[in-house]
Amino acid sequence: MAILSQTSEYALRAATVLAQHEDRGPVHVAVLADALEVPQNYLSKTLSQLARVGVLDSVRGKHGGFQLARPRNEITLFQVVEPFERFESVRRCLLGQPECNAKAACPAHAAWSALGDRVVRFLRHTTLADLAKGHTRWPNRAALRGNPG
Amino acid sequence: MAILSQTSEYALRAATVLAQHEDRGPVHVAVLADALEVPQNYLSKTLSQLARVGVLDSVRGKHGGFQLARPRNEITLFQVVEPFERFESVRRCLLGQPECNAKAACPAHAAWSALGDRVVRFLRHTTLADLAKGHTRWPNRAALRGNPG
DNA sequence: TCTAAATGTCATATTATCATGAGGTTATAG
DNA sequence: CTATAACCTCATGATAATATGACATTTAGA
Repeated sequence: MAILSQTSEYALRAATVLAQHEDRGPVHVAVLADALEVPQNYLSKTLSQLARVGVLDSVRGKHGGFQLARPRNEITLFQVVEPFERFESVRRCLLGQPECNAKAACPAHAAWSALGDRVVRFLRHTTLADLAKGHTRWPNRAALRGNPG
Repeated sequence: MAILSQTSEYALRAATVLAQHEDRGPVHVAVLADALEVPQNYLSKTLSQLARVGVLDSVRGKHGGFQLARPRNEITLFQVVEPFERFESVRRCLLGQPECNAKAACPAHAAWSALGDRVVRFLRHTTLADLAKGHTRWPNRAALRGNPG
């Protein structure tokens, strides 16, 4: 019961770091992967997908990397996570009833769909700015600064 | 983003039907699988697991099947779903922070852990009786009655 | 006791997710 | 122009969830 996939969490972590580096130029995938302790090639593929949908900019060549494509207060967690999740399935009836809505509700409908809605609403209403402003004890900041090792 | 696994949903659907048949003897897996439109062999394995942990009784031989091991108002959804979920991971930090709790919280901690708690609380506080009492349009009741075809 | 009907168990197939590795493509720096 | 450092793409492997099929085991009833 993880709610979000591993890949989505990687994307969120990376996006949070990029939000903290806003307007300071692109950050190398290698640095991000090291700081977040995430496999580099996998993160590369993940962030490329986010670039393709317009959440990130990718800069190729020397001094390249990834950066936010828009101001951090205009990027919601939902947008970061959307390419890696199938949000239709959150609306699936808990009891598998083919049609389950306010009119033809299974006994769990009201409670269960409220839970799904809460999750989606959180993701839609929270921006990277909200996450970046807080002070995390994570990621590994030494790695971000280019610590040897 | 499915919150619960497919297997858990099968278990919940089957348990709900058994709760509606409380004290009317065991129900064949074949009948359940037909009524719920779930693969029979897979459901068989799933229900056997629930029997092993004491949620269901399995009755072998002719006129066998599965039935609730306890009154339906004493079986929570959590108990039905627990064997198929890893509830530890619901407590995982959204941003992957190794330690994330009230003392050392990531910026998403309060909101995210509240969402996980709500899901768990719903599963712990809702019993099969709650689901059985409501009137679902599901499962296929013709199949439950032994309809030909 | 024999047979049929049911669960129990095991092996295997399928699919999606997660991850790794090699080599191609692009762009900067000198 | 060349070399280097970065992202990009593709191929492949590992793992877990989902699903199927064959056969063994158990039991009721004739």
